[in-house]
Amino acid sequence: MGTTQLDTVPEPKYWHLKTVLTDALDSEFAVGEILPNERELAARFGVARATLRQALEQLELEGRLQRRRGVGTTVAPPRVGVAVGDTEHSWPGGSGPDSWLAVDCATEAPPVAVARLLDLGEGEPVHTVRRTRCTHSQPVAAELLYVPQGNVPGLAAVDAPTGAARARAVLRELQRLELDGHDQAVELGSARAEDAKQLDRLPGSPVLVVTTRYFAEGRTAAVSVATYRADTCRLTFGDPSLPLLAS
Amino acid sequence: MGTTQLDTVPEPKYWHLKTVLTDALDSEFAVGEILPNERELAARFGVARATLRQALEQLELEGRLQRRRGVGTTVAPPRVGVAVGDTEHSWPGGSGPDSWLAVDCATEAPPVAVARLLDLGEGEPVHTVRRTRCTHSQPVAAELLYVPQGNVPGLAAVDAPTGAARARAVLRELQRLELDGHDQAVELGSARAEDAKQLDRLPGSPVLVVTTRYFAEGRTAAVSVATYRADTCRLTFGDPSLPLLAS
DNA sequence: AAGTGGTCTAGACCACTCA
DNA sequence: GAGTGGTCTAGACCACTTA
Repeated sequence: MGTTQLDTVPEPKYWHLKTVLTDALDSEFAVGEILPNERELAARFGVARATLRQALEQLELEGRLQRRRGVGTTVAPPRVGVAVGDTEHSWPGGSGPDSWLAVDCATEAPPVAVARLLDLGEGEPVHTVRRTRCTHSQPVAAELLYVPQGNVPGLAAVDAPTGAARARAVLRELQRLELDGHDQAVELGSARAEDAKQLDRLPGSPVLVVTTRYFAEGRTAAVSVATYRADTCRLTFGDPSLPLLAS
Repeated sequence: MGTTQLDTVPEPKYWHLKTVLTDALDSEFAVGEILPNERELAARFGVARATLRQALEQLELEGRLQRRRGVGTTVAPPRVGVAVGDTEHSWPGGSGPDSWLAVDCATEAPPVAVARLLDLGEGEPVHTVRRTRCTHSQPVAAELLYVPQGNVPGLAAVDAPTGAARARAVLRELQRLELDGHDQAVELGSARAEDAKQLDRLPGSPVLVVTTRYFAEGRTAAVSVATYRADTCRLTFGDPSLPLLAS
């Protein structure tokens, strides 16, 4: 009798479930379709709801599913490609089919990690501009842009001390600088409360954190910390001269 | 009486736990130190073990903790910066303090997504080279490099049909091509079984998937799909001419 | 008000590491 | 073999959306 490798490697149930569901999504479901609810699915597969949820969580992490409390679980569309490597997509002023929307502005001390990148002493206040990025009219990123006060001197005349008007004023001043180049890093994080609200997600949901340093006039002109929805986004970097990675 | 916003927003327990633990990690623990075990921690905070684990999972996702079955939970070192944007760090031949190690080579049909990027018909076999990337003698990435057979013609003479020798032969042939440029995308994924083993992680653990297209002689010369450990890595992209984002 | 996903509990057993 | 984290169960209640 051919030993058909039965239980040599006892695969976890949720892992096997994930495989089964992935295949089902590929073959039997259309984008946007609603899946049966969790209690029903768990019963159908003969597992506890917590186990089923473990499989669903992974599928959501991989961008295959979208779950919304009070609504249900739907099949997610393919991830959208979001360009982050090109200057024109982040340096203020770039405006295309998808672009940034200034939300607010404050003047306060940045996190120590940001202060270090800006070569500033801890506790020194900077202009902190909050922006939202939308693609296909869906919010994909929440950003905090930190600008040392010395880099935008012409700002005293602006009457609004905070708010979107102030944010736009800071961005306008920034554009007067000639950009030398930039630096980026991507890492995994979890959404803080404010970012989560902006992204229409629950706090703690996985995000891709893109930290960008902008250089101008021989120093670091600004630092941006942008959090992208990890479930819906694929970040693209590329030679703009070359054919685009399919989005 | 000042309404001190008591329970207007009933924060989930695991979320609050995460905050408390984060502060404790910052102030009371050193890198590498072992935390009390999960049952003990849960008892100490007066929550069920599952709830505690939800907090620990998020902290591990954020790279603050490292958990190993049979061993315990330790405080993780800061993430290492791994350069992925520069050609010399991925195009075969680049060798520095951290570099790639050829593991194996097969000739088989790639996933359909890769076939599409290579402009190949579905089912057409390509050279599939598996490599591992190490930094500070720790595995950080597992890569599959797909090379259409037509792009490395001088390969018939190699005796080894598979294995590391064959992999090195393919890479050597690739180096003869002059690279025009490349294209990259980063997204969140979960480690498949083989990658997980290579990265010394459990299957399903979160990874950053970097897809790179290499262009040479007017066409796509190769496609690389590299999965980086999301818990330990920060991927860096940058103008090589500029000061480095602290690693 | 009904139905959904999100949180939480108090247990149990398993796979793994290491002395 | 003792101790760790990983998996799994069968419940309960809550927050949210929609009708």
